[in-house]
Amino acid sequence: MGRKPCCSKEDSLNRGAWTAAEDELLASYIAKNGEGKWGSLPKRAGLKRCGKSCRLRWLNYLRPGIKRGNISADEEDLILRLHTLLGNRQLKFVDIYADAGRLPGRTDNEIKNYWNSTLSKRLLTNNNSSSASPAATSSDAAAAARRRRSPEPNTVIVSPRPIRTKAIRWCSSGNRAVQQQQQAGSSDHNGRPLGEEEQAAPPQQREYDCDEMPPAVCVDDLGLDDMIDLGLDGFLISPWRGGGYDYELGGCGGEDGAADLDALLGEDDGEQQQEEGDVASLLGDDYDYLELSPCVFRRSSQHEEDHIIGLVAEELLTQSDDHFLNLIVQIGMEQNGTNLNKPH
DNA sequence: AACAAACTCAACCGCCCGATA
DNA sequence: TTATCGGGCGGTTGAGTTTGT
Repeated sequence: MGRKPCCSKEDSLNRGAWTAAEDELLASYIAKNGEGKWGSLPKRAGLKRCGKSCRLRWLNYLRPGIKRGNISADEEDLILRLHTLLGNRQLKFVDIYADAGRLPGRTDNEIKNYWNSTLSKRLLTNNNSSSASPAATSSDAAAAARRRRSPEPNTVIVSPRPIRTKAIRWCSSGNRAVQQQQQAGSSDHNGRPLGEEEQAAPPQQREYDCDEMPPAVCVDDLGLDDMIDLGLDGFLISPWRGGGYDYELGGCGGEDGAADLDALLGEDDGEQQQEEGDVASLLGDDYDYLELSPCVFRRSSQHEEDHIIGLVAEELLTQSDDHFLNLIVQIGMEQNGTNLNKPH
């Protein structure tokens, strides 16, 4: 038994850089027959290449719509936001954002290379010293310019790994949610406090270190019964203070924890059952986004999870808070038939 | 101009996961 | 339930290029 040896081990196969003739062969074959069946594709296309190599060449270089050239400041900003929000799983979301026109034509490999070669080093530098690197590039300058526009220009606002966040409770009582947000010191993309009490004293704003657990309402304050009582079947919205001004969101709760997922997707496979317990046990011991979301969606397929998080992240990254919160309300109303009071 | 160091990025590799028989 | 297979992810390599001295 054991694994079938990778075709890359075969000596008869070409290695290294692709020639124009090979590119032409591959592109014309896929144009006629479509993608897929990579294992047998080289033989059918007349290529002396490993199937994996063909796939990589197509996806990262030959595929229509590939965008080449320097990463723009906006693209870099989005990469940083995604990585902070999603960790290394960001690469999976590149396609989502490419489809959505946020990172048009950028491949996962390109993003990965850019992250490994440029951004990760810069973040390390930033974390070791708040001053700009002497070898700063134009992108560095752009990032620095963006930081200067932030409310706290001397603070490192981007972390190489996700920052623990404080979860707040958004329930059918809008005022309650706003109060808790303010207690938690939340703000929107521009550093504004959320909610209708904007005229009130703004919450204290601060940045959190990677290993610091911010004080706030934690998800383990909530039991499942609470979650069921929440109009939106227990969505938790956490103000996010790393990686710029993002938010994070997870969903759980209901009598059947997976019901939220089914409702969101408009599907119900009737198989998913969530055991009784408090929210903390559902979400795990920590409340990092990376731990939160897999727990919340652990019973769904990766595709479903990607779909949901993609939808949410889309709003987080591009829309106003009003728009985002309205989206959540809309989801709840449309899918669950709940009648929520908007927080503002 | 020459060399070395640093950087970029296409490509490779090993492992993992889901589907299927 | 288990083995097999296809496909994909994340880490790494190394050739080519750029930058610094």
